Amino acid sequence: MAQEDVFKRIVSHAKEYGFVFPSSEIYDGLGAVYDYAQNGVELKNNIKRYWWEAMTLLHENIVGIDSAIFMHPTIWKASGHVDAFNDPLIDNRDSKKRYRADVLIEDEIAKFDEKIGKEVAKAAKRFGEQFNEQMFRETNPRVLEIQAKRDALHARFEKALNDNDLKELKQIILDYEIVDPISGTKNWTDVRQFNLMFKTQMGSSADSTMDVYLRPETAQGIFVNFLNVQKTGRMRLPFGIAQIGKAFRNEIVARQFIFRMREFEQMEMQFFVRPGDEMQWFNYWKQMRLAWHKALGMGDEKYRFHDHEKLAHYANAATDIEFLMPFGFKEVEGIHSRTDFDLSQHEKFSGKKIQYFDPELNKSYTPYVIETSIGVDRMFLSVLCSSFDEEKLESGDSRVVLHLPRPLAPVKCAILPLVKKDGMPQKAHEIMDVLKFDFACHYDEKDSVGKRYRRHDAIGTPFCVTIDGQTLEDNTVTLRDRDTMQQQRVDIARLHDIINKECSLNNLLKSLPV
RNA sequence: GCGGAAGUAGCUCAGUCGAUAGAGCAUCAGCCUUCCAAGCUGAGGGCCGCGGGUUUGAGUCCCGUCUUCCGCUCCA
Repeated sequence: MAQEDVFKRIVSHAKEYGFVFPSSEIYDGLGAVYDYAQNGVELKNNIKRYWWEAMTLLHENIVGIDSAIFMHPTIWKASGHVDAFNDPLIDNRDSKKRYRADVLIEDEIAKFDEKIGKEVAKAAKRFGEQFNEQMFRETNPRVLEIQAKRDALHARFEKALNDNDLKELKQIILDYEIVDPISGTKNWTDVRQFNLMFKTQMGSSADSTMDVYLRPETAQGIFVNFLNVQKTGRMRLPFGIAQIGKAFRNEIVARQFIFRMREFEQMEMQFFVRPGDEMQWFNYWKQMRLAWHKALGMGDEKYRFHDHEKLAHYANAATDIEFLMPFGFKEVEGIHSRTDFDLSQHEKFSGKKIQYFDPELNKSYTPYVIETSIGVDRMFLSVLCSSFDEEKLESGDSRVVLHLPRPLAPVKCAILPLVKKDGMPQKAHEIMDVLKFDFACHYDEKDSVGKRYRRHDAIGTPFCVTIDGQTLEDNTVTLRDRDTMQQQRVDIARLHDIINKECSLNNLLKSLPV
């Protein structure tokens, strides 16, 4: 309960201090879509850079690409998304349960088969050894009658499915008086198609359009470019392809702020390995990815692995890295051993041979794939949640502070003249003009300095530099630390090194294992 | 989709029996201020979610509708 309140405050803090805005707010908003604001976009970019550089700079066998959101529609048939993401669903108003309409009807067809089966079984018992099942099925009037009904239903069902006629599916359910297995009632809603993929048309003239989808994951853009990258980059197994990009899903229910959005961003890396080596690499990437998260220093106890017991059709091993959000441990990243499913599927659907010639083994094969897939927005949310703190101070005061990992902070250093006169603003700008090439700096001269400190605490700025009268005499400033609120007098010349030591992304990257 | 709650200033909210829309914070201008917010003066900011109805008169009552939030449902 209290945790939910905290989450609410985090959400409103995100809006109030320019991290995340609800989309289209002046038009009453658009469900489950959010915009990143002036501070949010910096934090998000820093997260992406941390990931990108950890992948492409630290691993000489990983390269990046940026594939288009539009892709050939057959790709989604090959990947299985067209089938898996298009279900006709119906709700029962009494049990409040949701069913796949096609499954309900298939069950009904199965009941006819059962009835026939019973008749056959009864007859078999009666006739004993002389029983000719095929003849019985073809001649017995009762069986023929049931069979006719069954076939009629089946034909009608097939036609409705082929025509994608949702009204007809509903009508079948009504006509055959199919009841909810739980409530036993026929109080059904209309059948609705839940297209989890967004569809649009490509081509501007009406007679030459083609249905295309907004990609529901970025991974397929990597798979279909596997050969291109491997050949032009002269890549040898094992190697990886990394990509950051938007993906789109029509979630049935989108809740919990930016945790589940219809438009979201993924950072995915597909690592291609020899068949048989996949478990070794699966475990390697599990450890590597966890280390990447933990290096941010948000607390080792906030992470856990969640191994999948039910595996997707393409996977032979899968785990999630979960992070402790205010609403529980939630998936932030998935690590999957996808076998050769994707490349084989694309080979099948495209008709192009997608194999790798291994010079050491002197033979060709379809590589296996280990995937690491992290949601940028979820990562953003985990950073925001774990950083948010409402501190009680000794003075009895309180302050809201974001203890962001320093290299990720939107602003690294605030430049504050103690008062806006006596040449202090000018001196402050001089300091800023030096630092701004290396760090995101923010100048502020409005209100008392204490108030400005609080404003920067609220957006997670690690350092505040205050210029006072003494600065003009001896070139020293007050450097104030976000977390400890401690101040020290330092020479202007030292500022760069101090800030760099704490805030540089390079130092963070250097702490990672490879 | 079902159930619940809520929509009034950028934010948090008040608004009595139906009678000229308010407060605090925030913003802006100025003054004062030499190191941890909330000093002084002034200003800007509102289709009271939207549509209809009742009424001389509606933020307030009635009906409808939309949106958001919470729970359930769904979710490689």
